[in-house]
Amino acid sequence: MNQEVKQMENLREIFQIMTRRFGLLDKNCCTAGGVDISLVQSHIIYEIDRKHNPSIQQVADALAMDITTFSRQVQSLVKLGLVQKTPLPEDRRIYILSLTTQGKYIATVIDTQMNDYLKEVFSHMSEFERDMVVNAIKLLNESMAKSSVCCTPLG
Amino acid sequence: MNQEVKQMENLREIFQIMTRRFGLLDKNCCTAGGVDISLVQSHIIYEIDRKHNPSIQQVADALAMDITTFSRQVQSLVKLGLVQKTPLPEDRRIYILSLTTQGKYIATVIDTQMNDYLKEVFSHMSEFERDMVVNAIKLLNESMAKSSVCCTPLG
DNA sequence: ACTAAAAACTTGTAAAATGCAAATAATATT
DNA sequence: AATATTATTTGCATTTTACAAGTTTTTAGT
Repeated sequence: MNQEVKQMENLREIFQIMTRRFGLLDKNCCTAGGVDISLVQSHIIYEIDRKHNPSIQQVADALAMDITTFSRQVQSLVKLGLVQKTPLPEDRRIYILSLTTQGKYIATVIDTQMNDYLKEVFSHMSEFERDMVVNAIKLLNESMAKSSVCCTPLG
Repeated sequence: MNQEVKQMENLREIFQIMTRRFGLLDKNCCTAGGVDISLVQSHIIYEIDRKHNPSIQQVADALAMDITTFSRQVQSLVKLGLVQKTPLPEDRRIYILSLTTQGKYIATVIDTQMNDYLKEVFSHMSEFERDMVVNAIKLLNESMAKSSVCCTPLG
């Protein structure tokens, strides 16, 4: 049994451990500027920030969330003053989502914090290893984008 | 601005995309042998399978779940006939968790399915790239284990 | 133009998941 | 023997979730 086969056997294991650890990282992420939001809400804010004037439907698709659950989450974020809903003049069925000033602030704080966490994790590697890992993750993302079993909604 | 700096800026982005995509993969995972379990329950089963006679506390810690929530999830899995709780003779406060025959069967089915998904994702890469990605993930796991900001409970 | 179908979003409702506080039971410490 | 600690459970209130059914607006069919 060669090394490559051995690695393939453990595929799920290493990915399970990795994703769970990132889940833990993520959990720490969600108190910023006196506001306490949930993990899901932080993902929503991240996605609204990343996309250009997305509709409710578009963000729900990107996060693979049930549209009704998402609708209510957006309502909560609007109540918290972090997100705005603007009706689209050309098609009045559609609402465009955007971050308020406070929402942008929170997004920035969380983003900085997550990057700091990641930098700390990467600080245990050499320059060479760091580059390899970053390239590997990018490669993985590209492969998942090509994959039929998952992930199509994400850009 | 050199390439390395540019990559560091996008650190959170590439990890966010990656973990979300694996989340999607994971979501597909949970119907096996006529039984329908939740994502959380599949993680619990995975962890019980992986550890050697773990206690309730140990698995809850490994998954970073609230112990009371976990206690109830275990009760559900026992009711579903997938998990067994055995009192430990040496210390009768402690219950040891194990999978029933059906639980093991489900664990195997999900494991196979996840590995198939992963193989499909990896099929879009060259042999060389595959090895690089696997090594990178292993490296990342080691770095996260060393990190102070997350992940300590996991082996 | 008129009607039917579809698309985007919301609300009703019921079930499941969550987590804090408090309880129970067993073991460890003093 | 009394007290503290550990492992687990239960009470309870809140949050999250998702199916079904609703409203409103746009698109398609004839």
